[in-house]
Amino acid sequence: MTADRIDAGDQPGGPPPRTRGSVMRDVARLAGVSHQTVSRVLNDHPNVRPETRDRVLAAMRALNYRRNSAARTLVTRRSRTLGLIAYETTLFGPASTLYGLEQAARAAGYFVSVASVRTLDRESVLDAVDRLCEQSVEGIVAIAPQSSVGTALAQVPAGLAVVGVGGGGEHVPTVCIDNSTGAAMATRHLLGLGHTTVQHIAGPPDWPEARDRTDGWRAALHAAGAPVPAPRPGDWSARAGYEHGRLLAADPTVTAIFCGNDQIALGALRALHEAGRRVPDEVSVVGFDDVPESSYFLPPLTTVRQDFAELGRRSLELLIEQLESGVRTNRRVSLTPRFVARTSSGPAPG
Amino acid sequence: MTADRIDAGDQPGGPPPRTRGSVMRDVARLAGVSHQTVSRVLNDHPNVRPETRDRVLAAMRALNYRRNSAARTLVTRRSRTLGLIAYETTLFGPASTLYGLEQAARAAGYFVSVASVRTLDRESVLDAVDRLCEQSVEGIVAIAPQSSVGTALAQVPAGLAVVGVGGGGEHVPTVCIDNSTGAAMATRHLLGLGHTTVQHIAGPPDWPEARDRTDGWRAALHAAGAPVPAPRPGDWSARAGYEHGRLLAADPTVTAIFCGNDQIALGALRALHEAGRRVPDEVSVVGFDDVPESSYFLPPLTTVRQDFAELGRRSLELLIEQLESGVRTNRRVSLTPRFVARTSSGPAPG
DNA sequence: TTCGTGAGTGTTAACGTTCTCATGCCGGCC
DNA sequence: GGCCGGCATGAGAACGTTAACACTCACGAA
Repeated sequence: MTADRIDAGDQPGGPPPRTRGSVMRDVARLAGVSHQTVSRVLNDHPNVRPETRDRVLAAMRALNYRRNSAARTLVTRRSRTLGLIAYETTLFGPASTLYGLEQAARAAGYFVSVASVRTLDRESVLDAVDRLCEQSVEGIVAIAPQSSVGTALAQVPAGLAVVGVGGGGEHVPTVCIDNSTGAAMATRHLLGLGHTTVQHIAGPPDWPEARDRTDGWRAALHAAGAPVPAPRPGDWSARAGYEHGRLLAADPTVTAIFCGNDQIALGALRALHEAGRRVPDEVSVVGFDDVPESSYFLPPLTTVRQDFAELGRRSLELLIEQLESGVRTNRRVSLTPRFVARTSSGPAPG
Repeated sequence: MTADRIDAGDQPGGPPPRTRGSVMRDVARLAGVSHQTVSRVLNDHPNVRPETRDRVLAAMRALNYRRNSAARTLVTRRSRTLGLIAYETTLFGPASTLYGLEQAARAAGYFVSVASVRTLDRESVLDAVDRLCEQSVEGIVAIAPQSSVGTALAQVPAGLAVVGVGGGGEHVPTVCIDNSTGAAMATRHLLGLGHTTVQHIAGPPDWPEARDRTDGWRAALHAAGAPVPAPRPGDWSARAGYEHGRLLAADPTVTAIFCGNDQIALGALRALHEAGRRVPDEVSVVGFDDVPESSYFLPPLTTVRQDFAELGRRSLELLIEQLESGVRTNRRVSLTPRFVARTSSGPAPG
């Protein structure tokens, strides 16, 4: 009598036909071994006779067996899942980081579960953390680079690894681009072309990335003894670049503009164009990010390239490091960006 | 004697301190009830005395209890997790869809696990499906709009809901933008402005979305009795738009170009600019997607807007519908896009 | 021979939930 | 007064896996 498991799904019209796949015991029975041996084969334990292993593998194929990760997680207390707190993932940078991270995680044998947040206030971040905890993730990566997030993350349950990408905070290990250096590169490039100073249309001041870029710009001006105009903060959008760009275009002394990102630069380019100020002959513009389109802007944009894929990879590295050592480090990995000269910047006029 | 559970993590230097959170039994003990009652409170069963419920809730708070979803999944056979097969998520469209989907999933009480694929060949799609199955997801959404994917998806294990977003295939329920209609709108707009015909720089022919747009463009030309030039396929990049744009710019009879997406349009704009052909005075250009930057192109781009967030929401809807009915439908939801007129298109010259 | 050893395998007990059933209690009805 | 039915709760068995341990051989050393 082998009718102990009637696979449902045959009685027509029954509400949920939900088929039950085969489990270890089925495989074991078919292969004529114990379920434990099946488990051993599955986990590459050494002490299994090759012949037995083959029989088991054949049975697994025959039954189209897949291991149940819930049971596995339950007993091993390892979910092999990473949580990702994502913010503004429609932007190129975060989207690329997410992609890089997922690729790296897959390579390391981890799954990735995403929790998007609409805003970065403490509450919604903690809520996202909560949702991820409920899934018993082993670690959390936060692509949510705002100062407030750092402190929120600092209090995730102990025993859970955390990494911030981008800005991060003092209390959490972080991987980021060296925004300050990147901004300094851009600024020095412009100063080197003979511009007496460089204007700056900045990103939102509550993003550490924006702040670091502003700092780098200021430091470079300072080091060169150039005057430091007030930075012009906005959001990361082309719209902000356009608005500020209009004001700057109206000022004939302005000859160089460093923008917080490429979208802002796009807006600035349009404003300059509308005002009849030629780029780069009259005004030079430099962006930040090197989005794929930036080499097709009018004119092609000089910018600072971030390697987002690498960012994803490194943050995973940091996470796994914590996972394996069991210690929450406070390490801060910084990636140096690369300056990319195109045609939107040129010698100072006159 | 209550030393039956020594929480590890105190002996200094021990390799993995991995703290064990509290479980139902702990809560039960503290509240002076059975674990079953705790479960009832957790799942909002009606038959619990309010007083008892409060005691349990207090205990949960005191112990900072969170339910273990692995155990829950194991016994209920419901993971409350959706798998997402993502392709090219650094592009604006897919990234936005992903975001919309995650938001919708969260609202419906589902988690989202992502599997990116680098290429869309059958093997890597099936591999992604496999990884998701291993996590026992309840359904799979594929933002992977290429013909080949449809057939690959058709053979995911029965009892698993599947939805394709974008192109999809015959064998899988699909949510997509009505690309054909959108393209026709754009084409009719240009014809209405007096252009005798409309050139088309298309997306990759193996993307159904690209094909549908090309079809819509062709149909509109046909309906108007306009000549139908050969479409010019490329990838989705600004580079492709630029290359084709250069060729088109050299042809003085060309006065209107419909581009497969906004990036292509950006490249085309640059090519026209370099060739000294003014937009829209001499040549009109229309894109597709309405990426946030497109209103800051030079000139601001006339385009067709897709509501990606809605796309995400609807695909979730379709998935849940299958999940609850237990039947794999073959429904095809089509969202009508919106035409957005800006300044890159104008009356035909002469 | 006798025992230890180690490779190959099986048995049993977790893991933390939810589900099914059993129990005690209270009020109302015949 | 005994019986029934609903409420509030508890006891125990799943779920499918891995970990810990026990067992059986075959083989070689004492």
